[in-house]
Amino acid sequence: MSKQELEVIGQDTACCAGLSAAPLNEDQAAELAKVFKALGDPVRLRMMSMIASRGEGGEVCVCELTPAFKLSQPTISHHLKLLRQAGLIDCERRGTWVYYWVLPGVLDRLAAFLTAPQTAGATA
Amino acid sequence: MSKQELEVIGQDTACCAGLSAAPLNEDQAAELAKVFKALGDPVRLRMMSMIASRGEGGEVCVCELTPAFKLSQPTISHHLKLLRQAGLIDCERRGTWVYYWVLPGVLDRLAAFLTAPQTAGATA
DNA sequence: GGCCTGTATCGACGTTCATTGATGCAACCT
DNA sequence: AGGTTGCATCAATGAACGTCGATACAGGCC
Repeated sequence: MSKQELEVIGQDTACCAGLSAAPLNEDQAAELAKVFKALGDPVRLRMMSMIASRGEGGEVCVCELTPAFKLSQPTISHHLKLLRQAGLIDCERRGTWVYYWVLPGVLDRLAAFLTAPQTAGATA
Repeated sequence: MSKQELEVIGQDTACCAGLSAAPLNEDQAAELAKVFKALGDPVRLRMMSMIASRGEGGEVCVCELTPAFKLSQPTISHHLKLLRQAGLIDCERRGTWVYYWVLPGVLDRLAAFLTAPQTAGATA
């Protein structure tokens, strides 16, 4: 229940220097675009927000997410799957319920990617 | 040639506290999602990268952008329009050529939105 | 076992999006 | 003025996406 995620906003090997550091090549752009595309939907953005506002280590049960939207349960499940495939969240089933959380550091790395003109520095 | 942009990642009134601060409401999510959706395409992401890597105040001529992609000229123009409508870039015609640049601060505000659990602070 | 609840997957449908060729408009050149 | 180049807009087409009902799967409970 938690494979097939991207490793774009990669832990250490942070994919690339940053949006403003140097022009992205096609592969980098394609991988990164998947992440932004996942965030490019109002429903998914609210989901992320609901999950992320639980803080580090925080979780949200699907049963809390579902009633927050005027959408069918399969649609909710679909959006959660996309966020997971984008490498933004992960989940675990515990008994009857499934809990989702934000993968640690992802948002910070994404933010760093957007900011980062810190090209000059300890690269050596 | 430079109206109809969003004001989502708004200058001062920064739209909202941040993704992780509190769950977004529908309107906030809808506005923000447009920005992420604009970045959610490999072509547009590379465009942004090419423009942003020119640095603050830097510009890129469309005539430089176009040959960098294996796409028709109308398609390039279309993507640039979307980025502009998302409030990420702006442009100006100077003589024969049109130059695009990243709107100052947008990327930083977007990054801050993604990071920001710094809810407490000088809001007054 | 059988039933009920919570969640994921499947298939279908309508809408949105990326892409293109054709065309229009603006600025330069002679 | 007429021709040429750079870029935007338009209209059409095929692919991708969001949504749903139906269904399948997993776990708890009786």
